[in-house]
Amino acid sequence: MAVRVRIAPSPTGLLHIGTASTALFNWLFARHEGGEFRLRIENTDTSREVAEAVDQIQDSLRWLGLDWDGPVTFQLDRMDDCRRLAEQLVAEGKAYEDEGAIRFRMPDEGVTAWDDVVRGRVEVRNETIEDLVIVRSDGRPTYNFASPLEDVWDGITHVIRGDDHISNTPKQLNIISAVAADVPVYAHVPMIFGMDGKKLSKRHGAQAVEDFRAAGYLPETMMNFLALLGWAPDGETTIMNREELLRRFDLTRVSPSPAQFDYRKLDWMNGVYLRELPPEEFAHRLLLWLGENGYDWPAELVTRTAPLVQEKIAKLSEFPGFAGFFFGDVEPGQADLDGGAPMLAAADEALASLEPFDATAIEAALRDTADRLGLKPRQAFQPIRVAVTGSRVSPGLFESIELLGRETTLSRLRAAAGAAG
RNA sequence: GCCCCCAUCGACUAGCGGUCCAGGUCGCGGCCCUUUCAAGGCUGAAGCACGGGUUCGAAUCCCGUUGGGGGCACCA
Repeated sequence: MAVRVRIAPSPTGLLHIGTASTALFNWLFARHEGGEFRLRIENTDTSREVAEAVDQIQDSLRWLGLDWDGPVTFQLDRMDDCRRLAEQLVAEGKAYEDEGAIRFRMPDEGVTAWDDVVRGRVEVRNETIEDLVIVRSDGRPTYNFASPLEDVWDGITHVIRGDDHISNTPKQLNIISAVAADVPVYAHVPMIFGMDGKKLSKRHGAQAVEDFRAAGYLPETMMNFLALLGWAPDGETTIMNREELLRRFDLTRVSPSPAQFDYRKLDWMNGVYLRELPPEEFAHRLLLWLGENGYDWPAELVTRTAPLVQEKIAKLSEFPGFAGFFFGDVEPGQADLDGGAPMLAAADEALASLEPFDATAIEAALRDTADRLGLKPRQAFQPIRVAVTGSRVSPGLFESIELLGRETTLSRLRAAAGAAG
């Protein structure tokens, strides 16, 4: 039988990174096995539904590169089918009415067990499982009733979900056997915690996929990083692109223990992917990010400055802070200019009629100037950097000056020389 | 309280009875390179939670303890 899996987020907000993680495992498994990956929206709780959520969830999934098969389905559309089945269960004595609601009769003896792909055999004594409301008094089916039924109706072969669903599993297993259907294989993948070992929440900063996108992480970084949270192909490999991930993914190697989300390692990995990009592609991603985040900077200039920062930033969001001086005026800090007046004046003179005005010539001229003033490169270039870029940290000085052009450079040099006194 | 899950360096993990005085990656320390910041090179510190078993032999298997997490809704 062909593999068919699904993720079933509820439309209560943006796609959470934990949901993205289980979506990834589902997707990797499905694609690796040549099966189907489906998207189902569990919207039976209309009171908590957020209107834009359904679109946002799909946007995030697409951004991550997780494509799904078939149309998006909605749990609410199957309410009637659920209700009919519930009534049938009542007629068969497997469920009963209770204050207007319908409750499922769980077995009182024995155990309910399954062989979990990542955890092995899990057994729960039936006496510890309470009779479950399957249809509310207002007629809407509950999650623990609708979800397993939909898995059956959709022909889901493997239910891959977060381990917070482990305690739901015996309930759902009993419901499935009550309707005499085959049970799918279950795989409960580990949850993701914040760096303090607690469930990932607002307190930890970014938690929705969109947050990471806005923070300037690449989708390929997110995919690689998330895949490694709870799974590893071996003990050596860290950087794996989409194709390699797909080729090597193995559900049975997913770890049962929860993983902490380490933002520092994420930053490192994003830097790796950023540096790996061909220069034109890097510039393209930069432009996309700038556009999505309200920057209206000239594409041509962005493209020309991009190579100067590609090796220096870990997130696209660092670009404005790092290369902003190419796009607007600077305000050098007085203290950072202190004592730099002689070099500033000498640089002004050296660059005023320099030809050609390119990085190589600029470097030669400035080094020569520094020599004549008896300054070490470090002492000589820092005031110039501050004057020209407005910051003590910048892309390569000489390349920056070339791109900035003679006119802007000289005027910034002069303004700073005046300020330095 | 009851039920369930988890347990290797600070973090992510490799390890599935001997090849491990435990390997890789991030982070951290040191050195080198260097116009700043990065990047890069070399290098160092750092771990099998504890206690019992089983076995000739245990990080690996079993039991218990401790610690962490999740669930116990007419939420999903």
